[in-house]
Amino acid sequence: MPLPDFRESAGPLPCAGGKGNSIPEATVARLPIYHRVLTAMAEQGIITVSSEELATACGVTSAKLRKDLSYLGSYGTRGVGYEVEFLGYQIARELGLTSPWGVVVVGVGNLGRALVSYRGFASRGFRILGLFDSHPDVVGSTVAVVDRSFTVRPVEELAEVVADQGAHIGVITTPADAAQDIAERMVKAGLHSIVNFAPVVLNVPTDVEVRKVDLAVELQVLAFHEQRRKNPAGSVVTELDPQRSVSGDRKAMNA
Amino acid sequence: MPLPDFRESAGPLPCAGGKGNSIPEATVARLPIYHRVLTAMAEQGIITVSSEELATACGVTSAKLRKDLSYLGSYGTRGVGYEVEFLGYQIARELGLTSPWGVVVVGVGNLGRALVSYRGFASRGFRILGLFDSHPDVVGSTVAVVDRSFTVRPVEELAEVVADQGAHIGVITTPADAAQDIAERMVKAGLHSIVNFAPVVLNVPTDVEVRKVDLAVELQVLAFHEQRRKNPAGSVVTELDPQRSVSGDRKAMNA
DNA sequence: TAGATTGTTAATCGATTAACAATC
DNA sequence: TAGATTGTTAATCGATTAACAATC
Repeated sequence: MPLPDFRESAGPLPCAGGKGNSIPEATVARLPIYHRVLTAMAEQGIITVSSEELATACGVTSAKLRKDLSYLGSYGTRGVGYEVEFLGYQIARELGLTSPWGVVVVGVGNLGRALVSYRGFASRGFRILGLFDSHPDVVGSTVAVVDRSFTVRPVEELAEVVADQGAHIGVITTPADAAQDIAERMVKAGLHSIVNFAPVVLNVPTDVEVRKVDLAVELQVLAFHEQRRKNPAGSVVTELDPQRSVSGDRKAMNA
Repeated sequence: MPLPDFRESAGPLPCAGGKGNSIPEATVARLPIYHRVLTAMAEQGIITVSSEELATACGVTSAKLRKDLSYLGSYGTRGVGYEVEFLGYQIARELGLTSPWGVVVVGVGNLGRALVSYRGFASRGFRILGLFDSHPDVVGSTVAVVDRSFTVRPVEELAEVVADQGAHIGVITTPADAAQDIAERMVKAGLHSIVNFAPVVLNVPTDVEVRKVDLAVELQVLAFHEQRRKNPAGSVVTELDPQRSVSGDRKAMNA
């Protein structure tokens, strides 16, 4: 039974280098939210903010926020709060958003287009270096973004662009069945960081980090909660009816 | 300083009803992966799978997988493994994917279109009941999906569709500045579950659950890791150079 | 100084892991 | 029976929380 040996590089690398300077992954995952909200506040002209206010705006508790920020350093002022712009900059620096990262996007369907036209990318230090697709209908067409426009190139040119322009991050927005091939091309081209939007688990070498985004997970988690809201007991038919046999369940399965 | 009091309903509700039958959130978040991989295996004609094989295919450890599955019940056979189809069905049932959930999608840009045309939705028990937009250019246009096609309706008709067709879940794929208004309309229309793809934190009543999907977070987390890969010490200029003053940092900020 | 708010502590909670007894 | 693999245990690890001393 030759199972396809696909296996996602399990991931998150021991977050930082050494001892006490490592930032917990849970914190890293929240920093982008803080950063976005701080940016929005700065644009509104807000100068200072307390941990309580910022936490509320980010949908977390102030204790959690202060703990998170404490890993970055002491950027607040007791009795006063945080300077919005300054704190935003520190978070950006910590996340590595102050120097630009070259990004290549493979797969120019609706999702690829949605990503490319997302203003938040450019403003956060991500620079799209190329758009690729394997479908002849799409290759050669033009995708207009805010300030630029891209001509879609054939996937064959991926390695060339990565090498010549020094891309760092690959984004996969292809259908599921194309994703593994694209991942391999990205690895061969020398990329070590991949964001995978395709609904498959990718098999890559361990020195490559894949982050997976599943557009449907949250919907499914919500379905679970909706179901629990209606039937708080859970899947507990089993518990209430010990008579119900496994074979009974199999019938339901085929119904 | 009247900060907009936006605050995301902090969320995850004490996962299940009562005592021992609650499934950890971390487990719930992984069930969709297991489900998808099992579905793929079933399509390949695979009949049984061991926790080791399935775990590898899902990119988790077998210990974690078995622990996760143990919350659902005892669906494996010692010495043998799990029946692919049967286990897939049990997970689907647990997630609430066996009976259909009505979904309304507001915001018909590239992202909205990408979501609607995602085959995985229908096959997982999600039924799209309506597509909405507020932009007159888009309203009235037609979006073709695999087996159906939708006419985009004005947001004003949202409540009507939710009421008439019994929608359960709202999906927001609008630009950031429209999202809060849409969320309020959804709440008023009677929805309790919202998936928010817009890059803002929504303010909703506590009995409404918002799940946020941020297309840019993983990219930012990767940037952080890429940076650490290059400079394993971290943002440690601070630690190495106690001389560096905060004001120096402020200069860098404005550079 | 008095009031406010940070940064840190220590206790709690939940999630992960390895190992193995149960059992097919 | 012997070999294989589950389901569960207990130990470890990491994340959250509340409370408060430090300090603006």
